Amino acid sequence: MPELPDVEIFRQYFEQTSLQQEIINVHIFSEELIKTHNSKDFISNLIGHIFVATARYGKYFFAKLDNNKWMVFHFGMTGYFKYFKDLIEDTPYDRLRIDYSNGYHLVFDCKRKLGEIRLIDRIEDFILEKNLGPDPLASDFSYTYFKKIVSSKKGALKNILMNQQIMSGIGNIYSDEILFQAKIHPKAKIEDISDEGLKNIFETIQNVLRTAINCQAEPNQMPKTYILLQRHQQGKCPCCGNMIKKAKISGRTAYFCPNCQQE
DNA sequence: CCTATAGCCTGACGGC
DNA sequence: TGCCGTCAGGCTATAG
Repeated sequence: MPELPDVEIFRQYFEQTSLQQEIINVHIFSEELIKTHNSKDFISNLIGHIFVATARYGKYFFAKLDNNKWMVFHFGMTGYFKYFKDLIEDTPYDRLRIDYSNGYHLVFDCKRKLGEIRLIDRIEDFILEKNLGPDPLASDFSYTYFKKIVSSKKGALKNILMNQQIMSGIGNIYSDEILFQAKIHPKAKIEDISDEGLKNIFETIQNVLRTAINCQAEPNQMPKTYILLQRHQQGKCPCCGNMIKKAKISGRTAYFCPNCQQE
């Protein structure tokens, strides 16, 4: 599920719930998601400490501790946070639970276990290690920059958009939305796109991601002109009313309107 | 460099 | 109802 807009909403949620409270206990339910070498080390870096700040880069969320460590969350396909007071019982997909001194709990729920959690010292090093491309909502992500990183590339535009080493944060859903809003066929190749087209794509990327964040990344709050809600069998194009089609592109399902997004 | 595929893990859904 | 295949908004490793 979580792409850049979703992770940004998770960040805001964490920011509103989990800062400035002492961590009194940590429960690890799924050890395999904790990618920090030593889980004793992991826990001792948390207990007795507080979270003091948050950050996001692409689909990664970072929470800073008062010992200068950063806790990194990756949400995979099914990860999310839940913050609550009354702990009746742990539910089956709780992977990590943090207990705060105010009696509340923060749980990292991740059904399919494709998420990851770790502790790091510096975000910049982490980004370098993962070789992540720029975050398209970062303040220094200009059209000139975008054109530079993309002009040497070849192949399906959808793959370029989803490649985290080229740009960080866009996944299957939002790449489809960007292509739909820019009226480009999902199989279009980047080398066939004009300068004007690239400018349009650049602007559409930012526009779609910002709009999604403004809508709390909630599909039913998105503009009626978005194709996002039509990702199903009977889906109809919000623009022309034609039936939406599906296509496989490098193993992922792309939804598009064959009329508005001509090949 | 680019594409396609399988695999990780687990549930939801549709067809028979 | 039960079983089976397919699919799912993540990423990585591998082969061509």
